[in-house]
Amino acid sequence: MSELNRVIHEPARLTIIALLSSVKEADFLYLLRETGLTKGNLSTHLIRLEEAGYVEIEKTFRGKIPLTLVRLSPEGKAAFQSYRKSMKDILEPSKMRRVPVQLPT
Amino acid sequence: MSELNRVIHEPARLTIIALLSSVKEADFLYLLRETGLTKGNLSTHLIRLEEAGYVEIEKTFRGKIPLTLVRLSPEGKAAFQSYRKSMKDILEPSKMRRVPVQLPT
DNA sequence: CAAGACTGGTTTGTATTGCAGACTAGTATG
DNA sequence: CATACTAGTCTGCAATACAAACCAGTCTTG
Repeated sequence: MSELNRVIHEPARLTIIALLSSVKEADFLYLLRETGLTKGNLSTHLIRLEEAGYVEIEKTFRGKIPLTLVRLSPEGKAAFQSYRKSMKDILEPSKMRRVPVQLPT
Repeated sequence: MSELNRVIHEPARLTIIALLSSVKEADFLYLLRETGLTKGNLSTHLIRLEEAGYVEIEKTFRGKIPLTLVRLSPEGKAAFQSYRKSMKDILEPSKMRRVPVQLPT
């Protein structure tokens, strides 16, 4: 029925993607604080997004401490744009379409 | 974290509510065809929406055949407005907020 | 009048998944 | 040495969504 991308639609991931879309890249802790998710959850959602090809995850080090960087991939950007369009279409107060009820004959 | 109303956020129900918001009332079969849901599913979602106080369900008869009419309640309209606002805020391409990464000292 | 289709459901069973919290592991700090 | 931080993985629970089966009454038609 609706063409809403479920991977993106989930509020946690939607929040992550929206955050990433406004920033070149973000680290794990930044996302953790901004989203309010638990670590486990954030980690899982990032993996789902990575599996979907929507984010790129780069595991680096700050000195010897791990630093995980996340950024939206081109596909992720495209999917987000597409999602936004679908959502806009749905939320758009559409003009009275037609009369839904067939009254008794 | 996100203030998205889960009752409304679910795509099936979002579709139903969006349909209802553009029409004074709709019957069961109209919603069935427009949403593409199965009967059981539509029925269940309508019950959830009714329990949430977002729709009013009126069971009448067309002659001797049952006719179920559904319309958005005032609370439903308000909740939908509020949902739309939240969603707009999230989808709004926000300006570069801040630099998320703290670089090594 | 019997068979099938239509209206409008309810019930059941399955499969997914979101989520919190526990646990891991290496590094750093007091 | 004990604690805390980064970044996870794993486990287990609870909530859904969904399809499909079933139900009950009505109407249609051969």
